[in-house]
Amino acid sequence: MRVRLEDVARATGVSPKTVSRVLNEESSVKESTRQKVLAAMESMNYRPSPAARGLAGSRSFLVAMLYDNNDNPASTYLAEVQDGVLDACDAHRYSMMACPLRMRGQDFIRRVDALVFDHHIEGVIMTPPLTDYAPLLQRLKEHGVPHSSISPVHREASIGVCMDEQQAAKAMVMHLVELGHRRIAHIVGIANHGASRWRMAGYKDALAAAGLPFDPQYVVQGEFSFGSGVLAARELFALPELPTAIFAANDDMAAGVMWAANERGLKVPRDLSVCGFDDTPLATQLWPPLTTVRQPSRDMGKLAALQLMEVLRGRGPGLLVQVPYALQLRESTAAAP
Amino acid sequence: MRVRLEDVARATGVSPKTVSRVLNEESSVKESTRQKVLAAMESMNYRPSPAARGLAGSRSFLVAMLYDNNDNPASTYLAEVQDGVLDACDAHRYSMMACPLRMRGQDFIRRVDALVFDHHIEGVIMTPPLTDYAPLLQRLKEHGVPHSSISPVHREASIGVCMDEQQAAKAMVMHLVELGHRRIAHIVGIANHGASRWRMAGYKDALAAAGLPFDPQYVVQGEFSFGSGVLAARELFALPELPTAIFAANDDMAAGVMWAANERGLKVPRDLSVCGFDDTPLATQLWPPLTTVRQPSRDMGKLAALQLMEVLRGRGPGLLVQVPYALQLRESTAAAP
DNA sequence: TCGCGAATTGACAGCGCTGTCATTTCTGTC
DNA sequence: GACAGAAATGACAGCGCTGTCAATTCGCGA
Repeated sequence: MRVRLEDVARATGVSPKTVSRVLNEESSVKESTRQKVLAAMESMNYRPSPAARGLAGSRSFLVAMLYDNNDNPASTYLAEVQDGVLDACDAHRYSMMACPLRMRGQDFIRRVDALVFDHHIEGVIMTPPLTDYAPLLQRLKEHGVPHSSISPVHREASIGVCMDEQQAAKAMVMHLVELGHRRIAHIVGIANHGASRWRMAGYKDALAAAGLPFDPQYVVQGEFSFGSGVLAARELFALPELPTAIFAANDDMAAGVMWAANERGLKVPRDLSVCGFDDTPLATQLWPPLTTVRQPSRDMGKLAALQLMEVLRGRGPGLLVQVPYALQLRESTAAAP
Repeated sequence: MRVRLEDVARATGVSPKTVSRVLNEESSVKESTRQKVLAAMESMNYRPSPAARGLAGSRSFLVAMLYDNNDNPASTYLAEVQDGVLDACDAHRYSMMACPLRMRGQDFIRRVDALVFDHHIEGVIMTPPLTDYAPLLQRLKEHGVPHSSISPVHREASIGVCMDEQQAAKAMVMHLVELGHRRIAHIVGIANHGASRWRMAGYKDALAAAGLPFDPQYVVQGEFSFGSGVLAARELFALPELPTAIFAANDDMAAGVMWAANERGLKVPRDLSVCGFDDTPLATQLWPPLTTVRQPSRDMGKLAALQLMEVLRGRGPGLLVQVPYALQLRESTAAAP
């Protein structure tokens, strides 16, 4: 009923072990044999059983995507990353298990152990803030599970993918400077997220490059949510000298700023320029559409997964690859009033 | 190194087969034996190997979540559903594989076959519009794979979960009627989606219940996207008598309506009331926040998965359960001008 | 042509569990 | 107290593949 490795072996006239070798891309198979076996596999429509492979060998052809379920970045971000990861898996005949983790408590230990012991996960792909959650990294290390990170804070010795967020943030703010803005405010994201730090650093870089002073009262703490953007903006609007532009550390907060501006009777972009970061779908659903930085989440997911598989296939140590950013200039920014 | 079923058997003084029986909740085990075995499993921290179970028996403890990758409903919807599904899986020690499918072409056949043959998937959970994609259903049937649907169009003989969208839409429009609106327009979703039909039917029901005439010029075709909402609204605004309220079939289109209103100089809700459907995060990120119908996507995912597992565990035929809707009355609707 | 290390290939056991069917241990009955 | 039939349990093979290690074949210089 099912075509087994043994059937392919018989059809080709070689031993099962040799077919297994071809299947696993081992190098010690004569090219002519390899071709014969490959042809037979193809014509017989052979599909190896992951269960048997997992049981007999050590490989499971399973990777897990770990993400934080609790204090979630925008779910559309995760969805895009996941899509990219699945893409890469598909290309290398891996399967992916999605695994939301709650960072508080010991839950994540149980979950990770389950993945490792029960499913013999070969590697994991992580999104922030898990990428820098020490207890998790520790556990993965103990289990010897390779992992690939998306936008990790600690870049040395990580494999995965990142974007030069600092440079991107700088470019975004430089854009405001070029539009003639002098009083540029920044709304910071959740404190211990790498993204918050980089974007803030880029903001400072731009000010410095433009010869503008860094004024702490123009920097307000937010927490990546729409609501925190509203609050932060209100705070800025209470200053004696209002900023003419606000760079929010992500799109959700920028949307909050636009809300608050509306509430306050400020017209965007006439009275106030607003820009964000991430280019989520929200950015083009706002009125006016939001100037922001495009982050290619899907590609990042795919690349992170590909790097992981390079490691799993023993093709190298794995790299931390960098993807380019792109400014999306839309109608929420304009010349300073 | 690893605790095996055999180890538990030895520790308990029974045969491996008996431990296996306990593991699989078979009924023919004496209660006292069962307790002993269970205790040993617990204390030895035994974890069955899915690979071995899959290879030896027919079960894989794997379900797949199928969703349409091409003509995607809002990704946040999918993310919420997926979270709910994972919740349910966790509770029953199942694992879930996420599987985006492209409906056009034969790609989906290949993917489904891969799931069935390679991974011995036990069942699938589907989201619209896959729930009613005949070739897919056909294929699943051929393979004898049980499936659970979320908001399927054809409700007879389906198992899964649904919401009374027609009733919800009617309630939403009745709300507009109660606010004094007489010229109420509707923007329809993608033609062959069940959601579009139900919401349209509810709109008609409400008009009828309120004794208002059904005027085809107030019904415009959209396609669930922000952009189509903008276009549809512009069309409505070109009518000699403008509607005083617009009920869009989803939040994205409602956001588009609000954009178009802004563009046209109409103030929401003073000049125009707008409401949507779904209660996506976008709804509270708009200005003013959007009146809409809350659809408990996460719960729906969870319930659909639970129903599937009832079937897989042989505990019944599975039901199509109905979840309640809830109107979210926010500031985008107000008394008619 | 012979010999030898390298390149290929194969035999065989067993991964950890469950299906099948046989065996043992209980029930209750007369 | 013996016996039929039901309830529990066990023996054993094998799911489809890979690891280990042994056997074979090949290429090439002497």
